[in-house]
Amino acid sequence: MPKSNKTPTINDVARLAGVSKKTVSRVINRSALLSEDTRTKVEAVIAELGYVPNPQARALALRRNFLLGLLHDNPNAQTVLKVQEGVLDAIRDTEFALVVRPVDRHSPTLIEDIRHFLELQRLYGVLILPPISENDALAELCLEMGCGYVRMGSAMLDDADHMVASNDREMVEAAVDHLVELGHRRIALIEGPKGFRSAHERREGFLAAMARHGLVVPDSARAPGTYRFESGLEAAGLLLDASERPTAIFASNDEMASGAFHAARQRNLRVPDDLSIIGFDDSPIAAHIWPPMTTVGWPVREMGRAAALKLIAPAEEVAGESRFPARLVKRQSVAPPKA
Amino acid sequence: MPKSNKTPTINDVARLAGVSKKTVSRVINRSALLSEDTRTKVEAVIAELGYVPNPQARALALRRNFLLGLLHDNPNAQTVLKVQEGVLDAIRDTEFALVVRPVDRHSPTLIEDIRHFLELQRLYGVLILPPISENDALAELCLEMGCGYVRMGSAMLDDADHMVASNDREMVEAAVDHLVELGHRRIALIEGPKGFRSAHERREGFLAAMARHGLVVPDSARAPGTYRFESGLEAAGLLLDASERPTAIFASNDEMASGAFHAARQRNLRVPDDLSIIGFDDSPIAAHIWPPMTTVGWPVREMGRAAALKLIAPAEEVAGESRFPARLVKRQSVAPPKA
DNA sequence: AAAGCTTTTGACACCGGTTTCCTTTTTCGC
DNA sequence: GCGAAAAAGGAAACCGGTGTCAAAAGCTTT
Repeated sequence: MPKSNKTPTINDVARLAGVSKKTVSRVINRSALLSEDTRTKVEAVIAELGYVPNPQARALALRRNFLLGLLHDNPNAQTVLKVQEGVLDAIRDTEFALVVRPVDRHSPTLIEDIRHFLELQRLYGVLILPPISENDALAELCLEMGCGYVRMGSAMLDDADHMVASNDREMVEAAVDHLVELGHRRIALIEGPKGFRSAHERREGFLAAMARHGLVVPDSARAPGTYRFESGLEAAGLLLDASERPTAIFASNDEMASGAFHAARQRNLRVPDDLSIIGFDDSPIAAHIWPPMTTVGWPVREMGRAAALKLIAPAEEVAGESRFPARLVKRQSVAPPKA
Repeated sequence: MPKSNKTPTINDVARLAGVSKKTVSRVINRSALLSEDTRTKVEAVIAELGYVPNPQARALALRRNFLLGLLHDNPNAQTVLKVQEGVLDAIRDTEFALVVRPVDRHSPTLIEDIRHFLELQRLYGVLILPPISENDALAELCLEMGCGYVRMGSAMLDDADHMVASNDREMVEAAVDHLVELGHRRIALIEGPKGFRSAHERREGFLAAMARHGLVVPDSARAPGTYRFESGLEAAGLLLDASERPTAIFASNDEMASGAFHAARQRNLRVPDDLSIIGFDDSPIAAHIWPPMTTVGWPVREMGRAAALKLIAPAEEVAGESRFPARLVKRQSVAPPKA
């Protein structure tokens, strides 16, 4: 019995099994060039000792570790967490682990901070969440540092090996179609912040659908927002106080949509009788607000899983998928317009 | 110039500076036994080469790595993310990184899964979030495996070195005091799930405060819940349909409180005019619901930071703190009872 | 100037794996 | 039954750091 109370090493296994380190290594790595006899013998010793290879030693010898990183600028807690779960789905039963790294996209030293982080941790690869996934300099940084990367976002900003995207544009079109089918004509838009690709996609989807239906969108039916609750409140206020009040509002995310709910309430407008509202994200707030909100949900978890697979198993079938369909989640904030 | 396009190693630095590896190592680790001359000389070479020590090699040599783990069973996305941010506050400018590991507390193999995880990753230490932080077997597992740990929770379940706790009980008492001061007498409680320490603490705080004010709590003024929205909706329904309707409800978390908002609305009761509601957690939903909810907020981020410091710098002053005060966040879901 | 300290530095083993390369054993064709 | 090829296994170097310990250098002291 080797010195007890210490975690066993490959040497202990080798000694006890009466073979060389290399042979044990072969067993661990399921090398084909091994007799069935030695394999079972070594495996028995491994089981008896409860031996688990030291990941640091492996990382050193292999010159690569088994750490995936998640870079994000908290777009929304639920989303970040779901992505984490998706990544965990992908790396379950592998030796990979997930390292998280929140960043501040407004920091002037963003790139340098991340460079430092990557140098320090030497990650196997990173997943980049929107909105910082839209930063091309970041992708270049990863390339330069030999660190794998996959971006998540609302449009294909990179080649399929490096991108997992939802189809925001189409889904917004579907949401608008839904409103038009119910009879809405004056549909207003609360936009997301300038410079966000997702905001851009959602606006373009909105405008395209409206044009397709031959509906004009006056300036008074478009209001800017920041993706935050307060901006939704304010923007909806503007829209609802306009001379030609809209019968429906599409908000570029749920938080702003919930601001719109409040703006309606302040004006004694009932949702959905007096005003229909559709949000985007299917965040918990959409289900918990009153009335429950119709919104567009995208498969965050599955996308996180696919992104991780692209990094760790590019050959896998799922890893080939880059575009993920969203779907309209119909609840109770939409009704036909009155009269 | 050493072979370019490869990241430089300690050997490259040593060769270029004309010193031994060990001396470079001393410079990196700020050893005191070094002449000023050599130090500056070596530092110059390090800067020139952009040398960064390989964390895997260090981990192997030191027989410990610089990875902190976060074990959680998603009590609430916002909380998990805030803890992550707090941990990041603590490890910023250190070589530590944070590995996340969501688990399923209902899995029959929970302990074995985590044992496997710890064996595989050999973390420096882990932070354990409620509710799984209440599992003593988990703490024992960490001890057994030589892995540092700090639990977060709502009561001191462990000694100060291993615990960071809020004071839920006191805060619920403060919330009840607030309601009583406004004139409420019939105050109902929506409880959290059995077996959750936080649910226990909040209930005890509630009952203690009521008793202190000489108010009885009939069975009809207590309803069980699961911390989920639907359970709050259902529980509040029970409470509001009782013969003696309460004028105020304390819900053991915000999600259930928001369910209570809906239950009130379904019965044409206005919040806060006909019914006051107080929640717990100060989650985003509390601010975004209508009317904005009065709730109890606890300093999640600071607690995450403190927990991480306990692991990585037990000597630090902050690391000594184990109890963190929550505070009552007054918004608009509370008013004096009518007549 | 030699002896005796203290400070600074380096040689070498080691952490626990993998890789390279070579030797030994087995298998198999003829 | 023999030689050759294939299969199995091992020795030693290596990955990039740190720890030990002794040597070298610098500085006093006598």
